[in-house]
Amino acid sequence: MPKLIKSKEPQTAKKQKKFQFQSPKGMHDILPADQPWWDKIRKVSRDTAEFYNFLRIDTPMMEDQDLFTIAVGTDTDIIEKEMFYVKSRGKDRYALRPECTAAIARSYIQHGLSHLSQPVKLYYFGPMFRHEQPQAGRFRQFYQAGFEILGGGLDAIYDAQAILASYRMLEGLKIKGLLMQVNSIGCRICRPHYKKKLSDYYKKHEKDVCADCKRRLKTNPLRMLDCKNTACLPFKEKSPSLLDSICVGCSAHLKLVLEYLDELALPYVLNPHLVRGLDYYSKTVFEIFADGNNQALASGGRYDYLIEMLGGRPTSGVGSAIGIERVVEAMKARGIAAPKTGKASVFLVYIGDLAKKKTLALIEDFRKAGIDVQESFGKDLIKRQMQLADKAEANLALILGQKEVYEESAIIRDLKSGAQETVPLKRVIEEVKKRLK
RNA sequence: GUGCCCAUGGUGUAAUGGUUAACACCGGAGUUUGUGGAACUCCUGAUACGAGUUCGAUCCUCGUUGGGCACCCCA
Repeated sequence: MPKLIKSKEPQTAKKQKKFQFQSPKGMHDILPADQPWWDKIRKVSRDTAEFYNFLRIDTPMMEDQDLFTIAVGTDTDIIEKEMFYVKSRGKDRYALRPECTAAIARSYIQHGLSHLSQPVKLYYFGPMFRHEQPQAGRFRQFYQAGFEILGGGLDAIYDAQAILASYRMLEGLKIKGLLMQVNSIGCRICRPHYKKKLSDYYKKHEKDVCADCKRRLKTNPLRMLDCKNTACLPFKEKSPSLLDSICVGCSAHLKLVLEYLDELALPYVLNPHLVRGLDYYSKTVFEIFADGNNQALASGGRYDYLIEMLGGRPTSGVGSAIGIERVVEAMKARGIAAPKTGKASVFLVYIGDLAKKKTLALIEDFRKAGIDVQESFGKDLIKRQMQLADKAEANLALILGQKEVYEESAIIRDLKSGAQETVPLKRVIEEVKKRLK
């Protein structure tokens, strides 16, 4: 009767198939094994921010969806196909943040940060969400660190500082071979002129360019500059140059940014084909790559119209964002080991219930003394405890047995040398401290 | 959104249209209950989910979910 065996009723608890939850597509757990890298990155980003006087800001994971639509632009991929809209009770129209600059601009307006001394320099570190097809270096939930400089007028030195902060952060993570590309995409006066010039030029060659570029010609002509299709290359090369087409103001600004970068000795290449996908950018845009990676580890640019677009007074701003997962990948690919905690510690070993009880309390004494301790309650065998002490790479084992409890003493064993000594319990803290030195 | 590849214990790999799905690492227990690193013994634990074809599916087909890569685009 094989058919009966296949019935839905569970034969035994063991045979019953169970539904398994999986993390959402493109969203990953950061497991303990990976945390050292993340800790390192968080630390370096915080140190960099503090040194350059960026103040920490955290904004909500979600915002009014219109905030992003207005800031990022309705015709961008991010808005057209990558936003996570949040379904909730009531009439809220929230979206998970696909990037953080818009939220920071919102916060700047909402909290009147323009009343602080300008410019306001802010940094953030947190998850962003985009509904994309996951692939190398791209996820649906991904972390960004960012440095933003708002207010203080249109000064090219802020462009340089925003770039500097990301660059130094990546350097601080020991990622060698950083390559920076810089460009200017003009302002709202000169960019439309250039766009028109570019479209007019490409319209003449519309039949010869690739299918993507045919589409781009209508939706986003600037992107054609970034096309990698070989069929388009000849046209790309002869296309009107963006740098020749921007106005004197933008051109002077770019020149100044480059001068500051030279002064800082930051290596860069001018890439007249570099364009960005978000509507709010103007003038300076940049991307930082690591040797061998074809995806930007960091990128950003100036956004002089963003705050105005969101209903604030016209205020200039410039910022950069670093893709943390990509940085982790780059570090691993380069064999940059996450630092071991390497803290000297003592492993408490007990024998018998009385000693177990005593050990529990002893941990608190070590805590007060600021000494790291480890234990393995639940493994009563001394041998197992010693094995774990060894595996945990503890420096010392503190062994407490029935005999020691009665004598009010403890054995301190040096796990490297194997030497051990019995000391009075009331002096155990200082003895351990001495040996951990 | 499109295309290609993939899914076997926690991890990395085997195997098969037909009884108990194998190995290594990891994990757990232990080798005469007071001492770690080695060795040995034993143990837990898997065919992602759902449907179809079939006498019979982990294997073949389809769908779902997830993973990988590329395009689009982007950090």
